[in-house]
Order: sequence, then C-alpha cells, then structure tokens
Amino acid sequence: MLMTDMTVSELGRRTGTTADTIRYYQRIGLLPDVARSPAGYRLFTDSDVERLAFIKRAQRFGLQLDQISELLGVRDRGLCPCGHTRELLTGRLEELDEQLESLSRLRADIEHLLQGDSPSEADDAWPCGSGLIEIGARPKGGRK
Amino acid sequence: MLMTDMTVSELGRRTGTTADTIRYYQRIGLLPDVARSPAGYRLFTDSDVERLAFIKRAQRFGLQLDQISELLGVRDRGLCPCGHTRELLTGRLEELDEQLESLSRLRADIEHLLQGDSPSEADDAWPCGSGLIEIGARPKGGRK
DNA sequence: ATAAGGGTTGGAGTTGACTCCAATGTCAAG
DNA sequence: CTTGACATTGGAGTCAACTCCAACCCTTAT
Repeated sequence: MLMTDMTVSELGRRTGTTADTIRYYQRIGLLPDVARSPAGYRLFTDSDVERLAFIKRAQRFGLQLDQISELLGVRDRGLCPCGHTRELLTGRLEELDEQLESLSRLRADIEHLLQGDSPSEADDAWPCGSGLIEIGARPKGGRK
Repeated sequence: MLMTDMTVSELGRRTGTTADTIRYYQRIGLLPDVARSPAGYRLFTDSDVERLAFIKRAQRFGLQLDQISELLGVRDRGLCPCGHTRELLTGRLEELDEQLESLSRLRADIEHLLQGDSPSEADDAWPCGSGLIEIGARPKGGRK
C-alpha cells in the first residue's frame, strides 16, 4: 500500500464528508470500487479526493447525484458532451445566472435585516424571546 | 373580497408554486392563515405574493424552511437580528462566497467538458451510447 | 491479552420538502 | 341543473440523500 493511500474516514476528513456518505456513494456508483488492504479496508488515493471534490462542487452547483453521475461518466471517458449532456450543463448555467440575480436581491433583504435597528455590538442584549429560535431543532408547531 | 385577493392556485401561478406546496407552507407555519371567502376558500393578497417570493429567494440562497421561518419571524417583528440570527445570516453569506469560489472552479471544469474534443456544431453527431444517459430516470444500478 | 478505536456488511430508518389522495363542497358556463 | 374545473380537509405516500444499526473483523497501545 502506497503512502498516498488512505482509509474511508481519512478521505472523509480531507473532503468534509462522512465515511457513511462515502460508502453510500460507492453503493450507488458515484465513486468507483477501490483497492482493498489485506484486511478488506478500502484504500483511496488522491484521485478519489479529486473526484469527491468534483462531486461536492457539482452539488453546490445545484446538480443532483444522478446528474453528477452522468457528468462523471462523460469526464471519465474524456469526451462526448453530446446533445443531452450539453443541454443539462448549459441549462444549469443559465438557471444559475437567474439564481445569482435573485440571490443578490435576497442579499439586499438580508443586509437590511442585519442592519435594521440593532445597536452595533450589543449582540446579546436583545430579547430573543424564549428558546423559540432554535436552529436545528424543528419547531414542529411552527410560528403563526 | 378586494380585487387584489386571489385563490391558492392563483398565488401559485404568480409565484411558480403549486397549491399543494402553499397549503403545506401554511400547515408548517411558513405562511400565515389568511382570510377566507364565505365558502372557505383562502384569500391571499399581494403581501402573500411578496412573502412567498422572499421564501423562494431564501431557498435559493440555500436556507432551509425552518431557518426561513426564523428569518420571517425577525422580518415580521421588524427587529432583533440578535446573536443567533446574525450568525445564521453572516455565516451563510460567508459560505456563499466559498460556494461562488468553488462554483467558478466547477464552471471551469464544465467549460472544459463542454469544449473537449467536440466539433463545434455537431451536437447530434456524437455516439451517446444507449439510453444510458437518461436524466430523470434514476440509473439504480449506477455506472461503475 | 484486552480495550479503544478504527474498519466491514446488508438492510432499515430518518429527514426535509414536498406530493398525492379520497371524499366532499363551490362556482361559472351552457 | 348538470358538467367541469376549481376549492376544502386530514392523512398517507414519495423522493433524494443520507444516517444509523447490529454484528462482526483488524490494529495499536498499554
């Protein structure tokens, strides 16, 4: 086993992914089956780091895993961005421009919210209500 | 009922949402309960259009519904972007910048893919394999 | 040699965000 | 006054993308 090889959780650490997610990606074919150590441990290489980084970028780009899978197929074969795949990508690029547009509007909304009436550095001085505002814990009841 | 009032599907049409989704948003408290016609039909107003547009923008911004709910609470009360909420927003803004960065890298990847070896206007001239590349239909087997 | 902390599997469960349904009521047009 | 396209409800189902689990195996430090 080469020095550059790494286990599943090491790959996770380097890419900000969990071991479970990586194994999941292998199950659905997004990541290839890789070499194994004598004990059966997966041995990933730098190319897997690269591939996973590509996947994460593509996800942020707004593509779904099956679309990314398709893209990787094209990438792997180093050719054939044919009709359908072209449309997927150029279409996504266009959508993205719209999104950037609408995003800058939200950014304005948010700047407005952030400034509002709040005194500059009195973060904790505000009455935040009860534990009402609890990110992560779903309100379930919802606020009306 | 004022001229500006509209039914659930009209609101949907104006915002690119389905009636079901709008009712769902009401269930979870993202949209307020609104006035009803004598027959019990929901009567939405322009302010609901605005609110729903805000929600969609926030979604594109990458926020989840419960975070948006929180944001709307702040917006409704017109104040208190206190510690926690501030962090949510500024944090998201920072992440966004990273995303834009990583996005431009993917854009480069994609430009590369799009150009590749393909002759300029021979879109349909490429051997796309079988029906292998089928967006929308999950491969299930995955390509390995 | 044993305990802590990794790894393996197949399969089941969870989460977020819808999406659909049946049964029923309402409204405008012909 | 019926037909068709809307509306109402509560609850169940779907989908993508994880996330967790039990029951096991491997490695390293004490």
